[in-house]
Amino acid sequence: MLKDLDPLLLNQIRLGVMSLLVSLKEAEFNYLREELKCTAGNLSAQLQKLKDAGYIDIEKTFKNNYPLTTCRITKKGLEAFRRHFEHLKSYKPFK
Amino acid sequence: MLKDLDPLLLNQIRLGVMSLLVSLKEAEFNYLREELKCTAGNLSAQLQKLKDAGYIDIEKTFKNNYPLTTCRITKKGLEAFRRHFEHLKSYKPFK
DNA sequence: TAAAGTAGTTTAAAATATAAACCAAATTTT
DNA sequence: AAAATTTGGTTTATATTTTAAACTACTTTA
Repeated sequence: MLKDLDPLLLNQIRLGVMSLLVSLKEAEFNYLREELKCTAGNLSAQLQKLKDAGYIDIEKTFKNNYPLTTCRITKKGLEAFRRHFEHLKSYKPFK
Repeated sequence: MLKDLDPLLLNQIRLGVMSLLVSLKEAEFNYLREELKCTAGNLSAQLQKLKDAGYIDIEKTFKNNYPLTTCRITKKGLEAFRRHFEHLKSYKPFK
């Protein structure tokens, strides 16, 4: 029960990224950075972890000559996110 | 919004302790340890953090000659827990 | 009374998170 | 057209957190 929570989703920034990507399907690096009010370095590190876990895809392109990093949630990531919340829902205050 | 999540409740063991104490109002150390399937050392450390934050009270007595540690949630802890979940609920999958 | 068990705490190492320093290229200022 | 500044990130070094293992203190059993 309690140990079924996804360790990757017990971090504020990673949880925030996943949450936003669930609704948005796609988000740019600086949008996430601003929305989550975190440093670029921290965001960069956490995105890498989500990518390593196969929870998100990261696409690197250019926009107006500047590098642009775009993130999307994967099927695996979506499932992990839903599972995580199913477990959270089993807590008393939700019943 | 996202940054309103309580850092203390983003740890699995602390979240588990709080969750159990919300329903039980009182729990012994070894009950928590077994329920949460964690080592005693880890539990001891996390309980201390919850106590330092004023989220739980820890009472130390003796039972059958052995030390007995009993935990209860505080008003402050209950409020923090509820607040944390209110914020979680605002995530899309809950809507 | 020696060995094993109970109930935890302390510690030290491993994992994680974070800010600060850095990089490459683009743009703006002087 | 240099020099300085900005953009969009990544890398790294430090600080924090987590965790298992070692330890304390006492009790029970053999």
